[in-house]
Amino acid sequence: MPVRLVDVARRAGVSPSTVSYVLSGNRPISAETRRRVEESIAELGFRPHAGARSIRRQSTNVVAMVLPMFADGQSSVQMQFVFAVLHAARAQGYNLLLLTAEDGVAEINNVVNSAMVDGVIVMEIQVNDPRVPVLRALDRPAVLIGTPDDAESLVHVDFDFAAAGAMCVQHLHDLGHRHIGMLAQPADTFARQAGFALRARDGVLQELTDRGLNPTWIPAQPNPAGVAEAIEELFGQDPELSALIVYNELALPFVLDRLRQLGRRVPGDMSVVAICPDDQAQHLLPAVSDVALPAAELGRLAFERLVGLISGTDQPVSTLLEPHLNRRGSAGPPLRR
Amino acid sequence: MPVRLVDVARRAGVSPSTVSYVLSGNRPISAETRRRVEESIAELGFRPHAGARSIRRQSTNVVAMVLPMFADGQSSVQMQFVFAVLHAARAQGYNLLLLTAEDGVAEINNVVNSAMVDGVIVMEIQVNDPRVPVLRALDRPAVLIGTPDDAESLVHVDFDFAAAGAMCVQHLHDLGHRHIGMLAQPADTFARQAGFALRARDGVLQELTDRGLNPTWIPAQPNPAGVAEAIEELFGQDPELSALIVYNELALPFVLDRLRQLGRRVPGDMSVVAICPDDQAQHLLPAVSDVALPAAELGRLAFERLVGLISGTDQPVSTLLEPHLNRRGSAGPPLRR
DNA sequence: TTGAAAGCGTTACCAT
DNA sequence: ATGGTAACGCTTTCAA
Repeated sequence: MPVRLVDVARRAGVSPSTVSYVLSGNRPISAETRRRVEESIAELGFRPHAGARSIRRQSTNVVAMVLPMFADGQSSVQMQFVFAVLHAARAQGYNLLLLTAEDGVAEINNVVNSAMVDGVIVMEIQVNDPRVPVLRALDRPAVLIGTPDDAESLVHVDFDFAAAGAMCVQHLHDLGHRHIGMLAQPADTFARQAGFALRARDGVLQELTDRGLNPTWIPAQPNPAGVAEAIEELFGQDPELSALIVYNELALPFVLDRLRQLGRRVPGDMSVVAICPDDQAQHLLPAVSDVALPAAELGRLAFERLVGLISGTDQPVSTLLEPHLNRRGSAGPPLRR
Repeated sequence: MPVRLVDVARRAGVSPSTVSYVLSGNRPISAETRRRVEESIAELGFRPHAGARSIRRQSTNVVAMVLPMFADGQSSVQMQFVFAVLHAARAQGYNLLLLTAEDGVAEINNVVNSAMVDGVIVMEIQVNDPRVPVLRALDRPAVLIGTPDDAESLVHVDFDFAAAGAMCVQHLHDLGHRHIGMLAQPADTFARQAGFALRARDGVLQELTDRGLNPTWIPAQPNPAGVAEAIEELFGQDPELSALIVYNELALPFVLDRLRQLGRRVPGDMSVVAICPDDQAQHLLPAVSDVALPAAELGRLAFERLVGLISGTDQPVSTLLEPHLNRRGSAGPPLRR
């Protein structure tokens, strides 16, 4: 019932190999023969059997992407990675297979060793990530979104979260703020040692310290209660707080909301700078100054690197996207007292 | 370099077919032989070549899921469908291939006809969805999350959005509200005729009309400005508005925020009932009464149906999950004036 | 209980 | 410029 290559060949009055060569373009074909074959393909609705093909070529045109451990669709940053990779893949004729991190290391080995995929992209790399040695031992290329401990061991792309954090501090300090706090990722993100959370926080704290300011920070659950609690805690740490760095995109709207409830005007009483995808900062009221997190760009880049590796061309081991500040209305000089 | 079945056979001192039968369990094998083969498999780290396997079996243990047209990771409901299907699939040893709706109908045909997948799940079904006839013509099973025009033509699972809308109206009306408005999905969701958006709205409006109330509604962009505008418009339509039905999970936090800005207390001055995933309503302040949208359950169910079809067992054509009301603090009787 | 061998659909080498 | 055919790695019939 399914149409095979020989059916196409028979109908076009040519040999199977000719059809194959028309398909692959690996051999010159006369215009007339090509026409007949293509017509035959179209009329029969022939699609080459992917499995049969993969057994001869050494590839499948499928790549796997490993989702974060606690992916639940809430974190839009995670999803932007997935969509960016997905679109890049589709644009190049690749298909994307989704794996969950809960399956652990075994499933990565599985899809690779069973020749289901040509390569793997892994995101949300943790400090001392157990997947890294596995990926290194794979006989297929892998690309990380995030930075592994041994930064030379695997091709990876990342955003310079430390520099982003430092840039937020610098911006607020330059505006005149001397009491700056950071509202960071949820505690469980730190608990699982997610690189981005640690690096952003450390970037902020280091820069605060370097500038002789108090390293004030707190993790926050992205809901109104969690944010209210975190803000209260920050004020407890530093009652003179006049500026907030928020690296917690889901919490950001609740932060603005809470500040309003507390009667603190933004930016008059409290300046706010976020590290988050730009579209999530710019539509808030007030529009929030941010160091844009280039999630889509990172995803696209990761796929590009992976395809490069698959095609056998060397790739830069490390690519670190530089932060960029978008000035909006949420940060200004502190009020004189 | 890659380990093949013959390598396993050779090492175990048996024939290739014996190894195959150990793997498939399709033939009785002596305990001793089985032990040797399994040991050999483990030591060599053998994984059957998925492509070679798929060419003999008629299946791949991979299913495709088609993402919505404008999936950008913002809509957590969409993502919950994907994760629910993904987890259900992984739990049953299936892999999930992601397709984007932008690829259109051609790519569905492609993955199916090239025998890459055993079946397809499609979500966000539109009125007169062009994919429906294509899916029907496929020689592999398909399951829809959402209801097609011709409800008998394809196996589908859905939430009863009309009943959910009606239930919201009923709840608020029972509390004594006579001026009820609906803040609905964004305009572009209506523009692309998404079934869920239309059915929920029509369910609300029909029930309002049946109860002799004004059918007041408005679509809303899920950001502060869009929500502010929508709420203003609703008050324009009905200045006595005392209750709001929100079916727009991304806008919901902004609705509460805006009402607070306007000095309207919830539920004192304004009752709010949402149609949304339960976890997105319960952590807000105040916790929002909702008709829970069982996204995870629908995704799980869709996969279950698909696997049923793949294994050749008949499945119910239509499954409509009934709405259920969670009473929380956001809805109460209207204030006497 | 096990083995030999014929396929599955495509590709690519070797011919012509 | 085209055709014949042996692989690719696995499954399954047929035989023993």
